[in-house]
Amino acid sequence: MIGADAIRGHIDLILLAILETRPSYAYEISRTITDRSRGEYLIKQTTLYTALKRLQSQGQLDSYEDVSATGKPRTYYELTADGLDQLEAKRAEWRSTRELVDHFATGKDAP
Amino acid sequence: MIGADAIRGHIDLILLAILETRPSYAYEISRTITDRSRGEYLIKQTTLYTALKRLQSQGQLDSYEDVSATGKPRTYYELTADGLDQLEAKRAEWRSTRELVDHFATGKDAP
DNA sequence: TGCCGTACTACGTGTGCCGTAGTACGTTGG
DNA sequence: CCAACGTACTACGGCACACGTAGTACGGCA
Repeated sequence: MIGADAIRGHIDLILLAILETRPSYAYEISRTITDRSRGEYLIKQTTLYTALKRLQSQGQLDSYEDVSATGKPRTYYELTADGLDQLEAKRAEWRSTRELVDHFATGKDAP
Repeated sequence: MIGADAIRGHIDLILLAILETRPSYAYEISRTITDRSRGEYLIKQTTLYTALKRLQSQGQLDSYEDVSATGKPRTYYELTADGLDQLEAKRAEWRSTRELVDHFATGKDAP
């Protein structure tokens, strides 16, 4: 099970990456995360909705309403151009972070 | 440059891993992190001292004073048995986190 | 009709990393 | 001799973010 502190700071990256392939809505995103992490990370609704709104307020996501299958209106989110830029930036930062933590975690010696 | 949010939750792992090889003190640890991250992550003094005290209060670290080279007393920290256990647990959690974020960040498909 | 799944909102909390600031002491150089 | 610098540490406050808990609302289905 992956804890909140471990994932903190990487949620934006995960959301942006999921939305890179196609627009989606909160509930589906939540399912996607649960499924693809094989149940190892269960994002909370509050966390998810808060993050989506934050990303939208920062101009990284756009949203639109769409009444679909269930007959209930859903808020779909999609990447903006800026969001795509941020996604690439976050991917790069993630690679640095991963390298750094791996470096220490595995006890390798200096470069 | 690695931001605070990206590293958050992984600092304990880094500190414990550094102290696994041998006891050390705050200033040296700070130098170690700066050096080994090639300047990509500069841990703040407050962050470091706070983290060390937290880990000590949780019984993962012991400390002892030692007057050395500079003539000033230093607080050395060393791993406890519990700290070693926690280190292993955090390594495992890190591997899970890394796998999860990599999975989404690289846009691979479901297992 | 009452429960389940979907879809979303509101409000408060705690942790942890950071910003800023200050103390204190020993060595070194001009 | 004293001023600057590096070392070693403390204090206090701020804030973002993930979370806990709770509640609303509506459609389908048995």
